[in-house]
Amino acid sequence: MNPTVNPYVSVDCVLLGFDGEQLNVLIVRQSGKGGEDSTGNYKLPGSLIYMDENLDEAAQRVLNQLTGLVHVNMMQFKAFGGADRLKNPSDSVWLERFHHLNHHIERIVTIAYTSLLRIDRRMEKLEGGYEARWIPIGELPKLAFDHNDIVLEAVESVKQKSTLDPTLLFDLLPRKFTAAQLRVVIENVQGVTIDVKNFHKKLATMPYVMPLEEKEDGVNHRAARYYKFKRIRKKNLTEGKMES
Amino acid sequence: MNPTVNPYVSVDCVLLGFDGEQLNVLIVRQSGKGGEDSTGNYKLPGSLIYMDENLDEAAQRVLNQLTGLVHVNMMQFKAFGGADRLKNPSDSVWLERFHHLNHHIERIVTIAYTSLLRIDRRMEKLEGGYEARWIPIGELPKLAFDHNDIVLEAVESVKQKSTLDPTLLFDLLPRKFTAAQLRVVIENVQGVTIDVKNFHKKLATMPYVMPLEEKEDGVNHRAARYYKFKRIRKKNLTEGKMES
DNA sequence: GCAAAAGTGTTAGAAGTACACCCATGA
DNA sequence: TCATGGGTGTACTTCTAACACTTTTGC
Repeated sequence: MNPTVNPYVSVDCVLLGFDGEQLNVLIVRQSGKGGEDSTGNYKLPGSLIYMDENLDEAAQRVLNQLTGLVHVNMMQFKAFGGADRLKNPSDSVWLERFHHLNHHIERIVTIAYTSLLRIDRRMEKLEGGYEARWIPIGELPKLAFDHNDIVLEAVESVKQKSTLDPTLLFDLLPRKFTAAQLRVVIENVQGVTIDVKNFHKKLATMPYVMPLEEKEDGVNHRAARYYKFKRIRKKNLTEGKMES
Repeated sequence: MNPTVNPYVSVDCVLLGFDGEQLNVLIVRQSGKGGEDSTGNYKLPGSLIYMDENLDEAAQRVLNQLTGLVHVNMMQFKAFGGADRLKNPSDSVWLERFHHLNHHIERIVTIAYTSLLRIDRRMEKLEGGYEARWIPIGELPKLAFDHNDIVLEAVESVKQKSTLDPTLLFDLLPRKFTAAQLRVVIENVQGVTIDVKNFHKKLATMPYVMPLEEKEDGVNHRAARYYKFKRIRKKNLTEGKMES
């Protein structure tokens, strides 16, 4: 048994990625789980925390081991602590084996994080050992533990956070992006449809978006202008006018 | 030692109450802590969780033991899991004694909840054993653990949640309230000032606020009309119009 | 009558909504 | 030249902000 593991608390990460069309979630295989078939036994990336490790550090560690990324904005959004989270016995057996624990795990409280990423070449060559896959949020299989619930709440949380601070969504896009890409991201996350003309007007008033001279290349229609995100101080991003 | 206690995970409750002027927090004495003086040794109400208890249940239990209230809207807002949360040795010693644990506690992850209450007669006769007090958020003493941080984040969380769903704030008010009371609550929580006339206009458009015929009584100025909150389905409360 | 808080009208500007049409590009 | 998506103009409605004066009540 790893002496530094805290066997009561874990972190789980809901990595949400945008592929140009829809939101995807990164899931990993429960490696070495018995009775596996080709579609089953997936879970969210996560880990028990170490005894001397902050929660945020543990989440960064999980993400880094999986993707190699560092300094990603991981947002804690909820703790899941139902007493019956491990009600499926194969889940607790798997945990005990995976972490080389020599006592029975009755219960784990997990702290769930979410992070927004763009799915690009780097994301494709994920650390091999984890059998990680991006899956559209609408097509998730049954995951281990209560991980399906966790994904649903993560998406809801991102939806809410991004209405308060729309700049969060820029993490889902490449450094240069078109107006249409940004619009589709917002439509997806917020679950709305947006008038194209009005969106361009709005774009022009966003202080944190800068138009570039550069345009798309090699498309068989009129080339779209690129924009870039300009990070500004955290004040007044929400444009949270009050009821008056 | 109580065999049902989980010695790694706790819940802490930030009970926010409105007294007509400002937001107050409920804090309790760390009973039996050595070296106490009359101003010190306060903390947030909280408890280690029981092994077979959901997090939400634990939070309700803490609130119920303290105030006698049931069915209160407790909102989980963040887990605090810094590895050094118990860096003050007297805090961990107190915990071990209070819970009659016979081993050393190195570290606890706490799940923090917040709840909005009105401060009325029932609140005044709190369960005596806890030495509980309401303190204006601006005048909090140094609390045990990282509880001062937790209070700050609770207030911020309520501020954000209430911009998305203003109906949360009605828990801070009596069943019948005046326009001025509601306005002051919003001004306090959101940290804004609101034009009185414009507020009345807005009030008239809120589908979840109903004017009553009843008016204040026995005040030495013009009597204010009472309003009541009308709970409606959860859809569209935020009036979350999208960027268009 | 006077102190103290409640309540009301109007206007100008900004922001959001709803439409239908023209533009640039590669095939 | 045509199919494909990119980009625009204009009128209308709604929301927001900024103002100062009148009303009711107990003392």
